[in-house]
Amino acid sequence: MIDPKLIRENIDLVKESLGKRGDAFVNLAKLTDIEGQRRKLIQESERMKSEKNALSNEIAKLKKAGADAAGQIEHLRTIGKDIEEMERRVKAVEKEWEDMTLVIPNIPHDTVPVGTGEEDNTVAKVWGEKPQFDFDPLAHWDIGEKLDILDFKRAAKITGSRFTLYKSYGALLERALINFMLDLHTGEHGYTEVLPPFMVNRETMTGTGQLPKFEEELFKLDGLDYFLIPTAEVPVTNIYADEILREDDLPLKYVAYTPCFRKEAGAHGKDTRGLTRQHQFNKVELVKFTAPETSYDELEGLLLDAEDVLKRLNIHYRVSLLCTGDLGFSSAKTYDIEVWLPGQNIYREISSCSNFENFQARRAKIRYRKQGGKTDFVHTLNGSGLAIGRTVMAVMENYQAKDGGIVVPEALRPYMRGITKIPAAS
RNA sequence: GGAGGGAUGGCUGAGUGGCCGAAAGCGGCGGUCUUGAAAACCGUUGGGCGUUCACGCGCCCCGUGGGUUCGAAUCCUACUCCCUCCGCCA
Repeated sequence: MIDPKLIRENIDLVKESLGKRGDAFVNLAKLTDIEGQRRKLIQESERMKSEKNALSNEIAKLKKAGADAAGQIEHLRTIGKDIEEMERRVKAVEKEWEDMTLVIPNIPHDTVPVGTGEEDNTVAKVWGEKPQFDFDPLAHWDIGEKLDILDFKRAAKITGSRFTLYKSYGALLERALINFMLDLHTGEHGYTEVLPPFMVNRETMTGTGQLPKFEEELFKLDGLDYFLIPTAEVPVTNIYADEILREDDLPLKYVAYTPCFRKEAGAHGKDTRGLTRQHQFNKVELVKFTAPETSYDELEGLLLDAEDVLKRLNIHYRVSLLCTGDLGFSSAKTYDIEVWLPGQNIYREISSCSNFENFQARRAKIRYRKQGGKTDFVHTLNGSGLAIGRTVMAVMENYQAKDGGIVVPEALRPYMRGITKIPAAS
């Protein structure tokens, strides 16, 4: 949620930022109007309550003194009725206000390039080089089926489209990457590992911004108001919902492995082959809670921590800075890490690292106590570190050998029983 | 699934209808003392919202939502969560 003060005091900034996102918010006038109404009604109702409290105290005193208070009691009775009516109006307006503010996206940071879509993103850095092959590199789905380590057909039989059955070295590679990343981030980057619930309630989903606007993207349990998480960001960021943290404890850094579940409702017919876009995929996620002053430095650090995974695997990638038009709903600034996939001849997003500033903290009520005792909202950040399925693709396509096998990146060997190569099909 | 008990401020824990936003202790912060620290003593110490240039003033919050009452942390009710015992179970 953006700061309500902005709506009141700087509606032009809100208008401008929404414009930059290409997300024209037609009813800003109405929102300003509701905000005015809301405050007017609150003031009026508080005035009435104040009167009620004074009268109530008076009655208490009279009663204590053994005096008669029938007149005051009668008066209070009528005030009470008026207050009830006023409360109804306050609640109605506050509901309306909340419904509107919860669907307003975050304000982009000043350093975010203005643009309308993917094509306006800028390349922030490039690491490594495209590998050269003396044969035509295959896409991972071909490699996977040839080696019988990825089985898309049977997964479709078991469940449906956009699921994968990993087999043998495929399953081992997936598991190795999870462990490799968790060990790297906990052991060398200072993150604390958590293993959160994979389904969460509606409030939690609202806290990080998935709800109320994106319910059609989520798998919901039948008969329960629980949802399967689309990313570990949701349960992990909400660890401190409704809490006040100590300034000395910041920044707090967590890493979590979870599966992620997404409907991919708007992606019919897109990326239908291979591991690219699945209803269920694994991810190791990094989450930080920071003081507002340091959050942009922490974003750069988070990005480096995520990049480090690919560096150690020695896989070429570039980092793009998303423009205003491509920025996610809750984010103020996002870097995407795009990994090189020689089998498909494309760069593909493998991590998304964002600073949400206090947008999520405000929704989830995550605060910290500053020097001097005042409380303020923390800044929340997160980034994939990395998406496992897409890393599997990257390893398979970048490390494929002429004979059809896959060389195991050195960093991964300790996690794969020491083997140096996934052997070619016999 | 059955039976019972509970939910109060950072923590422990009083409070069963009328200055209770809430005793007390611990913790935290400030001070006295001390070369410094500890101890002791004194003081201070919840959050949110509205209003105000500010001091301040007002409203709301005792798990959550309803209800009773002139008045609710206290009574009723539904829900949620936690604990104990029994059953079942990876």
